[in-house]
Amino acid sequence: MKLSKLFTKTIKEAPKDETSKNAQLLIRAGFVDKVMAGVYTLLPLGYRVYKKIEQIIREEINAIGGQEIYMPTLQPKERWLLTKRWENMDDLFRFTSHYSKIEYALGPTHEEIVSPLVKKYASSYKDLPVYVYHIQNKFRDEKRAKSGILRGREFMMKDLYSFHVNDKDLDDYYEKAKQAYVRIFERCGIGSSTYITFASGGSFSKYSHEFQTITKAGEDLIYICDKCKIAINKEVLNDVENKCPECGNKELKEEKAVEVGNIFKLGNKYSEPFDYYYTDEKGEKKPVIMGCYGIGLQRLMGTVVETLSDDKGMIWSESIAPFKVHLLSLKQNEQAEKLYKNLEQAEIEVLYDDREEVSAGEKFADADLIGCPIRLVVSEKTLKEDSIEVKRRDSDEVKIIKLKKLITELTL
RNA sequence: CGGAGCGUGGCCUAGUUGGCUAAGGCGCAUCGUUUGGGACGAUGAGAUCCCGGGUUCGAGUCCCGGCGCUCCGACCA
Repeated sequence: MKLSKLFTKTIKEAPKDETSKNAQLLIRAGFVDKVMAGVYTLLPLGYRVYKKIEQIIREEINAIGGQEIYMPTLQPKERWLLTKRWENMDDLFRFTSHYSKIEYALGPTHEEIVSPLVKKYASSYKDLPVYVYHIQNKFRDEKRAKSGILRGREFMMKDLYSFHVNDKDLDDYYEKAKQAYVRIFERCGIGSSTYITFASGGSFSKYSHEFQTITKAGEDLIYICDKCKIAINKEVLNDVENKCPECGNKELKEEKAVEVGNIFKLGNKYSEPFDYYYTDEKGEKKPVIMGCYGIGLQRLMGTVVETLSDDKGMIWSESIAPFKVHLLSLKQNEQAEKLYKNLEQAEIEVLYDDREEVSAGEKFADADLIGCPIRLVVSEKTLKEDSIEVKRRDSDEVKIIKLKKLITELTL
């Protein structure tokens, strides 16, 4: 991608109606654009990051047997009446068609769609378990959208639903999902600051598990056990008598954190309202046991920015960076162009700053702000040596290497 | 939903004891000079001063009502 062709551009000063770090950096760098409180457009650079995160999640959920589908946002009121959420769920968007007067919900989650769906196909113990998920647009009428893209009213979410013949089968899959989540956050670059956290479990199980990433931008308080590398959400701290439920450790460290993922045992809470039972080996009718597993994509992206950034801008890990390489030409477009083509041929993702009327300083500042992992500079100075300057965004070390060796160096 | 703050060209700000043609910076356009850390000069375009009502000879500025945005709190299957 050539920077001269990118329709967005960076801005020096963040709009004053954004104070969170994630929104300021993402807006300044041209990754997102705000439409209204809690609603953002993903721009080319931001959408590339989004898609990479999406793909990581897809791969990990597929690896535990998830089958990807796509369910609608527009949902009939009747389904929500059955689960009593039409009247009880505060952040459910409800609206009435102007001409038919029919009422609808905009889906904040999809138990009401997925339970009747799976019921149609899986009525025997032979058909179970079933694992289905989608990555889809959610609407939540948040009383207070906040913290940039961390808590929006419209956002993409990966929601996985599992259907089981009994608790044991759910428990086994729940553990698999937990490990898949660990891998997802690891691959997104926030593994070391993300903790499996005990949270309230609703009526079916004692606890659910949240994945909480430590950051000052977080709105939750968690208590970390350094021995077990797990944490306890403030809401259940009293239930566990202020100690680690795994090892009994009472030396817990309080931190602010943001919930990037959540896994939850639902039991028959959403199968029962839809009269979803299966027939077991003996021909007896048994309740279908469910689990659900969610990750908010924009929130995850925003959390990465909060966690991995400095005063100059964002610092993306290679796994989700918009581009692996940011190539700057300092008045050497002829040579840089060749290099750009070579890199693309080698299937290295490269953002090429080919802008001619832009000063060196501005190009450096933009590269730091956008935060691609590797910065390459082509200048008269480097070309004299048949070389190129290589600098990683997360390091101050500047290396000069021969042009011939560049591709090898980058594909290591 | 309670509390606080803010609302002036695309972005950041000044202007608020009411008073002339709403000022500056960034960005944008044209020209020239620059080019390794957000260059400089000149010229130019671009504004329902959030909206509605009111007070006044006169309102960006004062009053009333609304809307929007941010932050704190409450809430968050």
